[in-house]
Amino acid sequence: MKVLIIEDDPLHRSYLNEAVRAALPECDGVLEAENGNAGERLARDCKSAHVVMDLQMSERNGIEAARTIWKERPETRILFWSNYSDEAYVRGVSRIVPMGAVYGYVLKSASDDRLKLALRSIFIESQCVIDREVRGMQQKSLGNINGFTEAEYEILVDIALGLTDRAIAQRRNLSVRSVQNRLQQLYVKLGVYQPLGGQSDDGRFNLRARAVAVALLRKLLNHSALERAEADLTAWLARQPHN
Amino acid sequence: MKVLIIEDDPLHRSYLNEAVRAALPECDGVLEAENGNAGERLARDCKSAHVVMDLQMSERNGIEAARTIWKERPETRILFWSNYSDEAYVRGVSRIVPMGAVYGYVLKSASDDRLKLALRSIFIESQCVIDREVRGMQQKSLGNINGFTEAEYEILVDIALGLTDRAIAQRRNLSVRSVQNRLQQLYVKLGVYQPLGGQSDDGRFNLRARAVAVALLRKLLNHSALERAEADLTAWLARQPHN
DNA sequence: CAAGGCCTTGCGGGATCCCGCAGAAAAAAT
DNA sequence: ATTTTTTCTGCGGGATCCCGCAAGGCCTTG
Repeated sequence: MKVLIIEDDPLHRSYLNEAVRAALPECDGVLEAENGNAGERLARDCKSAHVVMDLQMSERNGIEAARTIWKERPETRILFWSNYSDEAYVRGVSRIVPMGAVYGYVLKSASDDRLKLALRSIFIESQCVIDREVRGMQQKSLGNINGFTEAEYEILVDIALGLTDRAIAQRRNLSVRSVQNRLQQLYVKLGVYQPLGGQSDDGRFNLRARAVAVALLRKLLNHSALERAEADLTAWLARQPHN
Repeated sequence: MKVLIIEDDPLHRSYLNEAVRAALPECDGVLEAENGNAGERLARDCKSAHVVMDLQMSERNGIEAARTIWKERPETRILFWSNYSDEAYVRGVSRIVPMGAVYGYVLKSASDDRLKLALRSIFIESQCVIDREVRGMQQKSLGNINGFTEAEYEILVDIALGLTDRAIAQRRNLSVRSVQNRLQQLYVKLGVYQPLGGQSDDGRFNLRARAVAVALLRKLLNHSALERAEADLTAWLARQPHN
């Protein structure tokens, strides 16, 4: 059994390395990569490795890397070890985890023991381990209460990218009006909507722009999510007959 | 001489501690704080300490903390030790550094020696040390070439917060039309403007929203800058007679 | 002093956004 | 199978945004 560590911070990398050796004495090899690209390559070469990785790396972010790794070998076990439990990250991860895959998500703020326990649980016991804080985020994100539909999230991303209603409609195969409906929904859920009567600070906010702002502040969106979305967008634009 | 370390990651904190002790043997005390608030408090107590701190901490971000520290004691020497050289950070820092203050900005990716050298330069030699990468960003940011005026940056923040033209005009004491002029300027500089004739992807983008998107992607804006701006905004709103 | 820049402001109009209203279509519940 | 609920869609209008045009103010340069 080999373990592949993908993490761009050298301090954290060596810490992880130590933790892995301590927690998994039966492991016979620890590989290290300092960004997503190198990680993917190593994962391809060493076809049986388990992976523990950071999200948020400069070159190629963790979610991207995890996606391609899982695409090539869905049974790979991955432990995500991240600083944050941003909803954007949590959502990004749960979106790409394959059916029945074993994975984990623990925060860097977790104790030494928790990390080691997670390593054993995932790689030996084949059991998923998700930090309670992350789990909470997941529930909030997927549950109906205060949670965002896939449709809502999608349109949020679209306006964050600066697309116009028409463009969104085109991209998502909807009528313009439907797009606007979803937008209204989104505004309500983000608490941005002005319920007509109560004109406290009237006309101060541009709803569309404000929605993006609060989404960012709430970490419903973050830089890497935006980057990913932007990449998708340009791909779609290229595929589009630009009249 | 004492040194105060403000850094939320325990690994990095202890690494810093070691580096400080090694680089500054004449220092007779190292204090640690794990977020901006605690850091400010300690800085207040220990009135002669030098500071080395991270930007981007969860509780209270580094720039905020640095600002209040410098406000209370402008001659404090601060070394910023950060993962990133986002334009937003660089700009945020250079905006708050007091006249003639000694400070530094080195990236976490820098070598051991560079860090120690920076520590000595700043705290012993009273000499500013700014990583070349950061320096480059600074030049780009402040120089006219591809750089943003204070006015432009200000309005960028305002639309990122979701304010309407009218609200911005009100806040900045301008006519609505002037706001729109500045916006146009901004659009040009961000490469978002559609020069009328060339209608390649016409009407696909909402300029206002798109401007925010590219600013985020370029890291001209980031989460902590937004948070700061949002705080300022709510303060202003509270002070406003909301008709 | 005049000439040329740069910033500000008003006007006006076309494009876009925001959204209530109400019917059609689809999905879910009974 | 029928009712109920949700979602999609068009219409219409008011508010906002985007921006060309042009007039006035301030500041530099010759």
